Amino acid sequence: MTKIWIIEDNIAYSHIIRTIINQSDCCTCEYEFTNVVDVLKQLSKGNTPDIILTDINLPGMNGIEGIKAIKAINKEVEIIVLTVFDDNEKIFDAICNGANGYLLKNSSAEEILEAIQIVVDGGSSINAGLARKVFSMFTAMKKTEKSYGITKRESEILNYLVDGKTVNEIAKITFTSPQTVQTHVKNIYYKIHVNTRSGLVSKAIREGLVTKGGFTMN
Amino acid sequence: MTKIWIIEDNIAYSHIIRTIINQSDCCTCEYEFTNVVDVLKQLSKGNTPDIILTDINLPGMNGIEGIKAIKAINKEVEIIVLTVFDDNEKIFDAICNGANGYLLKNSSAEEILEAIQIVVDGGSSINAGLARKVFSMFTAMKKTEKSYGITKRESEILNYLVDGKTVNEIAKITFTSPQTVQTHVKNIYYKIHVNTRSGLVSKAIREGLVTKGGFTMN
DNA sequence: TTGGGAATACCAAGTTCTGGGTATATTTGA
DNA sequence: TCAAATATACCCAGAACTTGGTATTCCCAA
Repeated sequence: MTKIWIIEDNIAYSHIIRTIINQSDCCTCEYEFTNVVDVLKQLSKGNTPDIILTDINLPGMNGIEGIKAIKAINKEVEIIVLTVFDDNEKIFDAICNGANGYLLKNSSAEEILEAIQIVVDGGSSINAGLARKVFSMFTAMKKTEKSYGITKRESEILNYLVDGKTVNEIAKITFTSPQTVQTHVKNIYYKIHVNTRSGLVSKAIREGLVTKGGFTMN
Repeated sequence: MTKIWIIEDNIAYSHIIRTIINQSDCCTCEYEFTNVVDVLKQLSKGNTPDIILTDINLPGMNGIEGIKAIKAINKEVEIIVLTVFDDNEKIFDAICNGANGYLLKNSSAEEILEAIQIVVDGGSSINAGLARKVFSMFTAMKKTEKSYGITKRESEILNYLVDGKTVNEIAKITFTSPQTVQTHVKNIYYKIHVNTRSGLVSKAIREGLVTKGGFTMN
């Protein structure tokens, strides 16, 4: 039997969910909480469920912060968010902090139980509409692919600059003279339209001009 | 009727998918392609489907590049990837380039038709296992949350520095003296362990020390 | 084969940064 | 309330950056 806890300050709704869970033949809900702090206390005592269903809008610590706090105590606990919010910000934050499911409160009993089953089976649960939003977040963060006509050598030097290296250091690394590096730097500035080192680094990282940019998938 | 095109260099598999689609009562598949270039030609002629099912490993231009090229011609076309690859890199690239569904080749006929229906209904299709991977990408890119004990004022100045502004410019903006800004900069350098402006900017952006970091959700 | 892009190298002046200080108000938390 | 943290401000010397030049060599594509 999958042990489930609920964090939900609307007692009536909380009871409904509990009933749905307890009427299923695979899950049990032993505890209902109205705030995150009480959950943290229980977890600290070593008491632990398999899955926590949590609201986001909660008195005191909100659900997003709650995910972080809960995972800090026990990162094995799977968390499914159950909320009315469907904005990108909330979805993004919940997933970033380690949620493994995101349900809207208009979900049916079947959908809720299905989401639980998915998470038990090692998957992540999100409906097609919310998935569309998640997908669009990825497209939004896509690199702009501007190249500004940076040459190979310039690109090499750009990478060193972004690392915080000085012109003299780069000259030593590339076995050329500081003047040469300086000329390349000058040309890079002209090409990407900046006139400070910091502006260069900022633009290079944000526009993905450097190989080791923002984040990488490994 | 939803018009579907298939891009798949394995003719036998392509035919199977076509049969599945044509046996359904909502979709038709009129064209099968074995490479992306032929698809681009058709699109350029103004001929257009509702959804394209595409493989990733294709002769010539691969499926990921294909998504980009297709969207460049007609961004209304929905694209579902149908592949054997389930690595983060491929999934990430496909979604970033605008795919609205990601199916593995071991999917059943029902799963394929369901994915198509989801996309037609304006959602995005991904199974629970792959969703888990997508979710983990978000957690992976999570900001490290190191603060280095940066104060409010320092943080404000840090933001200007990352914008490429000079000490003098910042002094004017914040209505303080350049010396004061310089002192703050000095303290920031000490706190986050850097000794060049570029190193500062690089670290600040990559570790999410600035508000407008990497990417934002709007 | 030849013109142009790319990489190399140097000069110089003015600006900005870096790191070493010192010092005083103001705010804030214990 | 009182010490600590924060924000303010200044000095200075050496290093690094920025911007304006000029010039040669190398390689590649037309």
